[in-house]
Amino acid sequence: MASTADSTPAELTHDGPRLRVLIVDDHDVVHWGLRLMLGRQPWVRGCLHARSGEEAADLARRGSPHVALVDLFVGEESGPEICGRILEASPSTRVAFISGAGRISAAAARAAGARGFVPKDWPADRVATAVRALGAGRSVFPEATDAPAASLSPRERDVLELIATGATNAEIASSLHLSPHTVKEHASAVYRKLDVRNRAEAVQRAQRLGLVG
Amino acid sequence: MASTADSTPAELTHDGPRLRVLIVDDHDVVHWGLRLMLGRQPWVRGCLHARSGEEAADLARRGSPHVALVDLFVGEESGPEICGRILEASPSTRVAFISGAGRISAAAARAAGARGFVPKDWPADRVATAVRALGAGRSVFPEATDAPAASLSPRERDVLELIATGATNAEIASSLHLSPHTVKEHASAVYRKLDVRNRAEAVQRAQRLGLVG
DNA sequence: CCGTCCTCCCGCCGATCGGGGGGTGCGCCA
DNA sequence: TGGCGCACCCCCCGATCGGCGGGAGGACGG
Repeated sequence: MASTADSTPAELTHDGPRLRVLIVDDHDVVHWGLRLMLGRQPWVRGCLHARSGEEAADLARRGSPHVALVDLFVGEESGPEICGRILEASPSTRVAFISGAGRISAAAARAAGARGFVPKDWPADRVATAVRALGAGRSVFPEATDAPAASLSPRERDVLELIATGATNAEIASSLHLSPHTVKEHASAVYRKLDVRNRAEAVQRAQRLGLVG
Repeated sequence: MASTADSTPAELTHDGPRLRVLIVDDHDVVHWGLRLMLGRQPWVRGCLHARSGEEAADLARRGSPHVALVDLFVGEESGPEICGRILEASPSTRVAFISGAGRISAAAARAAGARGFVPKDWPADRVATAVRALGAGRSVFPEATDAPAASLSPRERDVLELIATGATNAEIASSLHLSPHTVKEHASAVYRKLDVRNRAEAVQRAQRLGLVG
């Protein structure tokens, strides 16, 4: 299991330079909120802000921020996608995802190259601690970010996403170029892993976990 | 259709006293964000902040804020519920709901006594304009806040909520003390009104619209 | 007063679901 | 080399879904 922000509380050493933080979110509220939360911390030097993946990559390249907080859904772009662009532009940046409703599995976040996940409902001090921990090189994942979601295979995710659109198994099959029977197997696997009984409940759970948009 | 914030742009007159604003949200990011957005406005006098319905009612009673921005989901409590408590404590307060993912129909918001709805993805200036408009006594509803959701009858909502839990029609029937056939009729009505084909898509849509938690 | 909407009940039917069984081939890792 | 998870295919079957037809009473407003 991942190390958590709480594992090393507030007594973090001043590990060198003050942190430059990049915030990537298209919501003004979040932008201002994080800026206010972090700007007051003495160990933060500057808060950059990007409203798109394009902007984020650009700012990352020019600013080389120590830490980047990336929303899971920025307009049409996905968090992992943007994470990749940031790392391409500035490989040393520690990226963490941040989101309100949605969740992302620790495994999926790591696969995208991220070092953490910060739920938006965390209190200010916890967010600050998390950012500081990221700057210090530690990973920050809340407990239970893993859980059932992580175990879904790529194919199962595909099927789940289409199920959420109301597609029938036959439609999913032709859409993914599969046999209807295969679709049912993937669907059944999804139900088993998410511990639900049918499509409706699966969609409900998936949205809570942030598996579908 | 409701009057929109844009209908009267930035040239709002200084209509008397500077506004006291109450923010009800359990997310720190939102709290700080709104505070920063609004605190810079010359026509705002103070930002109160509550993390629960209890606290909100208390602050409303003692502070009589001109405007209250209430999250749709504050912990276990619902926005409309909290709205009622605020209005009870301070009838002159103009309450608007604010939420990220979820939506609430203009009709439902009005039924709860609210005067507006502010999506969290609005830019700072738009939020500011909305709050100012609320303070001036106007309603603020974005277009398409109405739409299909408003037309759902109470019974249809009941059925929809249970559908989202993965319950079968038979289970819903016994749970609501109805005939399975009646449940199917309500379900069909839900599908028709939400313009979806089946349960899975209905759950997806319902969660996007904020009809189910 | 009549129309409209909501709520509730009945029968019928084809399409779909979800689970059961069987199997193949792939790559990874020990 | 064998195990294991993944992806894919086939069979069958009962339960469930979603829409079709019908009718009933009550509330509310023009």
